[in-house]
Amino acid sequence: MTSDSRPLSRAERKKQELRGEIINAAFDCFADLGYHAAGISDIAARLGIGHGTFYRYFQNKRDIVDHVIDDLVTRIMTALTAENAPDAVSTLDAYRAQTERIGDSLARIFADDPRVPRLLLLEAAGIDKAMADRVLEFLNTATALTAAYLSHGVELGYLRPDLDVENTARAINGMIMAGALASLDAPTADQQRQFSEAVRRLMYDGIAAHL
Amino acid sequence: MTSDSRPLSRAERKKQELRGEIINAAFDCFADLGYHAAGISDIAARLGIGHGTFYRYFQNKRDIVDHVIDDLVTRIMTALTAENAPDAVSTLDAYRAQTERIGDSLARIFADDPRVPRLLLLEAAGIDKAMADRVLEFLNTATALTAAYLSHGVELGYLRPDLDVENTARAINGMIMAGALASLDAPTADQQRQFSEAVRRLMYDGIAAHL
Amino acid sequence: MTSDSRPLSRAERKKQELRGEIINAAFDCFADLGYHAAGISDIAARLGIGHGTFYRYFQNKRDIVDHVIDDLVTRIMTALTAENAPDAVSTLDAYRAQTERIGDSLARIFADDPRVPRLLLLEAAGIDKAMADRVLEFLNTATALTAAYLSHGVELGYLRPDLDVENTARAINGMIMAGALASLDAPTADQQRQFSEAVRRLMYDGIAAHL
Amino acid sequence: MTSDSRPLSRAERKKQELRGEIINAAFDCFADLGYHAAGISDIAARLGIGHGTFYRYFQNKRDIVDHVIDDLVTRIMTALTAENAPDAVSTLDAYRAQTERIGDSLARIFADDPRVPRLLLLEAAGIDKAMADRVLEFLNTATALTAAYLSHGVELGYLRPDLDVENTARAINGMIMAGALASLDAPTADQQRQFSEAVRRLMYDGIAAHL
DNA sequence: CATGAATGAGTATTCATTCAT
DNA sequence: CATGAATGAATACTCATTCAT
Repeated sequence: MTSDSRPLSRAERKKQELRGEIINAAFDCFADLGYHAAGISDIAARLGIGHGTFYRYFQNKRDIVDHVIDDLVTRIMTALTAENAPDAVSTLDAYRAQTERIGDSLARIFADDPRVPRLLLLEAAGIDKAMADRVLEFLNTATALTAAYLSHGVELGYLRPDLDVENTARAINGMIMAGALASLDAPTADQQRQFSEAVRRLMYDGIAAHL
Repeated sequence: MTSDSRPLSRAERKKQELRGEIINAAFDCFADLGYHAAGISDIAARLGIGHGTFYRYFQNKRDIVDHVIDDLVTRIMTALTAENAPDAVSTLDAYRAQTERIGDSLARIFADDPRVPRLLLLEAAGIDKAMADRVLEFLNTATALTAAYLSHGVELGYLRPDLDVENTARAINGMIMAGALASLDAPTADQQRQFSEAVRRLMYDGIAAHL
Repeated sequence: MTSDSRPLSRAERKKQELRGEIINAAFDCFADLGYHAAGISDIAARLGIGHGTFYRYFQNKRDIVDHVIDDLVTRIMTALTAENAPDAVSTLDAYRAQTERIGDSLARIFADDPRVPRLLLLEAAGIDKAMADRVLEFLNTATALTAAYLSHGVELGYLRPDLDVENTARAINGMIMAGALASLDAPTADQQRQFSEAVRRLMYDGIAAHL
Repeated sequence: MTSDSRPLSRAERKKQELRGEIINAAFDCFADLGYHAAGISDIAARLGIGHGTFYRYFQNKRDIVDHVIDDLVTRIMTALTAENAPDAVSTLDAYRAQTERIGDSLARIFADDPRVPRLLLLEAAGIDKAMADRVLEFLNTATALTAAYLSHGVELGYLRPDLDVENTARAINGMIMAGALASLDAPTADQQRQFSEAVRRLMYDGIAAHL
């Protein structure tokens, strides 16, 4: 099975490796300088390769930023879904624990490298109409995922039966975005956790007093 | 009364008028084409003026986008504060009504011209490091404002005494952002209202079932 | 006689006055900033007039610089000729005294306002092919004048009969130029006089020892 | 020996070659059109290269003119010093012969390519304050060199002991400048030689009659 | 396959000049 | 007649992309 992909070994592996390194270098450059200010030569220089080489791995500047964003989106979507399928829980407490795990997971990503939210939420949309659409689409996808969690909860009865699933999901995602943006100024894991907790309190207890 | 400001009349008034028109045209261009894709000539062409004229009113391309953003920020901050001072209410119901008014106000702005949230939330941050900072700063200011509302509520006892005011404010603003972004895809006033309602339900009732 | 030029009086006099002031202001600007760096608005601003007014007095930027240079050339040619006609002297001593007077006269001009030699010798030729020609023409005129002095001396026998009048005149003018340029670095009247003296010693005694 | 500098060979040599050609083309353009009238595209067009290529070799327009002037200055200073060290002679006759050689050398440069003195003496100073300073500095350097020759002569006793070395050197250089400028109108080698001779007669015999 | 020299499309900006007020 | 708002020609410079070596 895997044997027929082996012949590419030596060379092909090197190639894939460099390709990955270019994506990482591009990520660094775009995050540090901004997409428009970063040049192909900056990316190449960071790797010590000729900038002509870049074009052996990617069509053009616009091409690579797509791959960079792909990377980020994948990283985040993985955190959101990994071992936390929407239908994995069946009680409110379990759900709350699940959301906490997801929150922590995201917090770790954002705190680990604030350039991730910076690129995704600040830089990306300014690149292009197309990229702005991609960002919105990503948010919609994330919303759909959140909505799936909520739907499951409504179906199983541990969430309000009259919950406006779609809009609530959107609102929850907005809070996550706010957390991500907050991590740009104060990327403390602690601060992240507190924000996460505040969101959960909001979701489960509301803001009103006695009730 | 107004007579002493009249001397500037004729010419000066025309000048201010054109200045405003340039800001509007620039807003249109940046929203339609994106900051980087929009040229000074696009702005000038839209007004039927020579592009040299532009430079009589603004230092350079970077200069005007600041004014455009100023406009948007002012428009939004006005909506957030006008006749809705943080200390204007003293009961939960009144507060809820107040948040509803504010939400409607924002919804109107976003629905009226979806280019406002598009430029502010998608385009602006990608222009520049400096502009990205301005956007974050704007969000922080908005958060501080929301926090003031919440603080007032905690002090008067109609909001949870253990409310994490700062982070909750941030979370609420995140939801507003999500609403603004949603208005890009579906700028229906109706949809806005529903989202707004979902947020309020979330804030006051939480998402859990029985409770 | 003069009565028929009077009607223009009031207005016309004012006009000529302003015209002169514009020339002076232009001289200042061109000397301070250089012809290319100086703008019409700089000239107008220096006089506190609108820059549109400039065009009521001069065709264009190129036009006025001609007038400015005219001024300088006239000032210098006047010094070179005033009460010092080529045929005014008839002995070597008298000639030497004459050259000394002329030298002093020039030294005074250059020391008074180093911007005169700067504009004429450094700035002017770089403006234009046409202006470069004018500068060369001016030098040629000055050379012709000097040659006239020398011719007179040869004819009257107090200068070498085999003097290469033309080339010697050119050489002498070169020394004057050198003096003018030197005045840019050290515009001391004293230094000017010493240079002047060195030139005269060279002209009359040569540089060799015994002789 | 030269083998270890060879590695740069192929490509590097081509590069240096093109660099030199650009300098020459720039020299042509600046001399023909004047610095301000000449565009980068003129330089590139003259070589049949893309104007972007220019910027691979020089920072900007101002950068290259410095190199062009460097070239000229070097060419002239070389002629002034090559095999003609100030202390190479010890008698008046030998000195006179030396000055003749130097004069011839310069005459050849100026007659060969009148664009050299044109650019250096007419065009350059009008470019910039900085370039005007460079020109003056160049003249000062040349003066210092001439002064060294004269000092040597005074010390060895074949030049007047009371010679004002500094100012005489300046005066002599002024005559050279005049010769250079004269070559613009009549770049005949013959005319140059005559001028040169007139200067030497002036320096050694003065202008006065019998004496 | 890596390289980097060559390229030129694209654009912000300046400033002399005009002309309506 | 003075003014300065409007104008647009003119140009230096950048950088993504190509392709010969």
